[in-house]
Amino acid sequence: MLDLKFLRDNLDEVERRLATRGGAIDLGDFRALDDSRRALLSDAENLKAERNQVSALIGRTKDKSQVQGEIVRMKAVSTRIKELDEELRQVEENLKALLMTLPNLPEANCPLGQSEADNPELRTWGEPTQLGFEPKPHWDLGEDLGIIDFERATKIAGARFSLSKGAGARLERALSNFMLDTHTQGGKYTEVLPPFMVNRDTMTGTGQLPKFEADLFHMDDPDYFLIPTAEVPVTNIFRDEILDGAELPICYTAHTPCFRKEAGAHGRDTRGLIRQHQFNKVELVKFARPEDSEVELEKLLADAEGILQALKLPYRVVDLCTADIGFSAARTFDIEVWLPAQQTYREISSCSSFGDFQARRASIRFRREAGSKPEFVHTLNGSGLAVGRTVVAVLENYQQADGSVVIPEVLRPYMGGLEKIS
RNA sequence: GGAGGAGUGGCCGAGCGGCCGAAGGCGGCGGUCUUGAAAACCGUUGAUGCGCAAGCGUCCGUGGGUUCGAAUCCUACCUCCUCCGCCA
Repeated sequence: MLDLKFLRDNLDEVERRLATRGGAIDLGDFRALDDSRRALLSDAENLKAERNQVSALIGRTKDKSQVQGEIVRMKAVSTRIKELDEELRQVEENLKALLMTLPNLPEANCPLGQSEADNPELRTWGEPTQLGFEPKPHWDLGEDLGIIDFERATKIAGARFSLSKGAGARLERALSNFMLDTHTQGGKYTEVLPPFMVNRDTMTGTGQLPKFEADLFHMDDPDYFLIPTAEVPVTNIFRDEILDGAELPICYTAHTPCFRKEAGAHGRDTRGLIRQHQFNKVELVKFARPEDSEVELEKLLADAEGILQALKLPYRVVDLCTADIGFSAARTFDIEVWLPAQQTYREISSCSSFGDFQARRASIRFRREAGSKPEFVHTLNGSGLAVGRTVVAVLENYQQADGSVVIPEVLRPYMGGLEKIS
């Protein structure tokens, strides 16, 4: 959510900066709603002030017959207040609805662009893997090795689900544990295990609602949503709270399944593990002071990159342009891992800074010092990493000519010493 | 799922339909005293909206209602606690 006052005072600038995301955003309604809100508010408040005053007088008067006229008059005033409050409620509802559907302002140094084709590549790490033979895609590797069963997953649930077994299931678990252990080492991040189903307020706090309900799995018996990422429950840990500034930054990591409908992705990445309705992810979430968020984003990105480096998987870092960053994000860096079978880099992590956008929606604040005014924190998060896609990267990059897959060294302790899947 | 009880400021806790944004305590902050600290004492200490400001409004789990006036009365919902049942 954008700051109402900032929006009011900088309407043109906001419109211009939001336009860099692509797709016109019309703020024409805003001015009218905002004006009428303030007019109604002022009318209602004046009447309330009068009512408070006169009611106090009535209270002080022992002989009520002396103030009978005032009582009758206040009855009418109260009726009028009720009407104004109702009008105000509707205007505020509309205003809030508008506000809640406005995306975040891209940060000033977010590169301008029209589409993902305009995302600058910041750096690459490692050389694209040279195998010296025709690489198999991971779905063939997985099925040939008997560690991934797509057909039966489809029988059990449907398209875009997978079933891992044996060394495949263990590889997924090994990666998850390796990532969590790495991030929590030395107390860098605190591990949390949040609910995988959340309520509407929580989904609204991080920006999935009200605009993107179609992307979410929803149950209506209790009105719950399956989380599309751990960002949602973890960021909302401090919803409606005021934190002690001395505790910032607060850094959490969480390993959770993620559930996504992938609505609108028909026909894209239909084979393999790349795009699933359910996948595991280790997430990194930070709450930081505004002046620290830029540095914290760099550190978070480095932490995510560290996993790929330890696994010796080649990757590149891309700076998402204004047209490609998500609804709530102010700045995003994607990490893309090299996939030999596709001869391309594919997204494996997305690290974003949200400024105070989520903090304002979810009301997450902090006090610099005891007694000082509460300020909004900055929230950040990133994948560290998407576990399913990391399985894909390991299988494809570590495959051998004979169809076996070598286990990356750092994972072997997590695989019971196993060095190769064959 | 059934039966009872409870939700007040960072925490504990009082609160008669008007004098309550709310006693008191703890904690926090400032001060006095002290070489320093503790103790003691004094003072101070919620959030938010509109407004240049003075100021005014709103918030006692949430929504609705009664009333000139609601933390206080009525109502629905939510959450928590206790007991019973069921259960990994």
